[in-house]
Amino acid sequence: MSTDTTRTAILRAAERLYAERGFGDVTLRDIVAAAEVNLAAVNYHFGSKDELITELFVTRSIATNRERLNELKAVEAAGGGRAPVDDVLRALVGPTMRGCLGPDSQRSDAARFMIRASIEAIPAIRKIKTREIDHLRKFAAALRRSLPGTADVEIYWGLHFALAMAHQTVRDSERLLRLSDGACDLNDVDGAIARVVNVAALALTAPKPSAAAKAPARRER
Amino acid sequence: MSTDTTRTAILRAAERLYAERGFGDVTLRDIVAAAEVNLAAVNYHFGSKDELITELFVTRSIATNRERLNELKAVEAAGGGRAPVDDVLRALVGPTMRGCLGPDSQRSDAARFMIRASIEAIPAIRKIKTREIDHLRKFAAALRRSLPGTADVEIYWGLHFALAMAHQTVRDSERLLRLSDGACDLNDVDGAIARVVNVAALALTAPKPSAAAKAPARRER
DNA sequence: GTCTATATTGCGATAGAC
DNA sequence: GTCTATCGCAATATAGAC
Repeated sequence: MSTDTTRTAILRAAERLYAERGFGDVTLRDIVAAAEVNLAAVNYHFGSKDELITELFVTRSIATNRERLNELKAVEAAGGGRAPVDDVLRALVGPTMRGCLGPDSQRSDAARFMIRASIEAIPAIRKIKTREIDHLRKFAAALRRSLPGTADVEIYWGLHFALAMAHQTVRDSERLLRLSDGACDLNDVDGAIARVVNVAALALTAPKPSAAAKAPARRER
Repeated sequence: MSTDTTRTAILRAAERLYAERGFGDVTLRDIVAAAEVNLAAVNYHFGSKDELITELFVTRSIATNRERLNELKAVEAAGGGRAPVDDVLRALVGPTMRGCLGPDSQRSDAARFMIRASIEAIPAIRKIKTREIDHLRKFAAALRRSLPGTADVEIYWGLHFALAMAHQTVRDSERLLRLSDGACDLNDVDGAIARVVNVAALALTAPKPSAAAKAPARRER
């Protein structure tokens, strides 16, 4: 365990730098400088830059998914196997949003790293994304229990929109902040989560407009 | 005009490749190979890789904003200066979504390029983003006319969520497609736009939960 | 396990002939 | 304007001493 200090220092430094600046802009030299270890140590411990990124991603992905499922399990147990829609959605978007917007810096690095990973297309990561689909199916199933009678398509769109709003909120909070001149308070993490959950729940429960209204005559340009 | 063929070929090839693979993974050598021009031509016509990207971004940014504003102007004129919320939102998200999901490949390259540009942090682009804020203020103003009495903060969050959903839908349509086993039809562009517009409109018009409901007691982990 | 030193590759950019 | 050839640099990765 004592010789893991170098390895751990590399992982922590890499996660922080990748979260801040993305994969393309961070070199192994940047990482070893931040971790105060030798350049060769990275290849010794991880084999290559891509394998380092993959290890980070897999570790964090498992942790995030577990956190989400724990919350889901808790709210479903509290409701006798059927949780309110809001609680299911909060279990989905809460961990990431609290991680990115909250004060804990190491959680923040981890969450922001995951956002980067979901955006920048590292080949190894694309493969792992299949697991994310399976993970989301568990939330689809929970929503089916919460909303019996709702079409599956609506549930998928609801999950999609919930993740879209959560993701964008943590990824580009600056635009919202500047647009609103600071009036939209992103330090209020629970408030932001509640907004995302509320809108996603509306998407899932509000009556749908008729099909005719979905494709209005397109205006000329 | 005839000597612009090289320049134009570079721009088109660069836009397509950047749209497909992102800025970091596409080299000037990739671009000149696709455009079937000489390597030195890029630096002759544009000065540097960053200036090439900037030129593409500025051009497309202006075009997208003009398209959005034209649609906004049309729907506001049709309503005597006050357009329905749905129409304002459709003017905002329609151009990008039609561009990315629609069949026209050149429009698709352009729209997907813009998505890339909004994600990957090229310094020159970050500067231009200030203009995007000003652009969004026009839509905030239109929504204020559509929804008198709605708090500004709600309008900003509504715009934020509308863009988030539109953006994610075109950026990661694959996840939704796989999650739904193809049941969520993204070839129905107008249907997808209607869904985004509908949910964003709900976010803007539905009554808000009380403040107490926004910060429920956090469950232990 | 950790270091120094280096091999190797590929990048953006440029000089200079045509 | 377009080409060939090449510079200078920074990247990942590795070999081999300790």
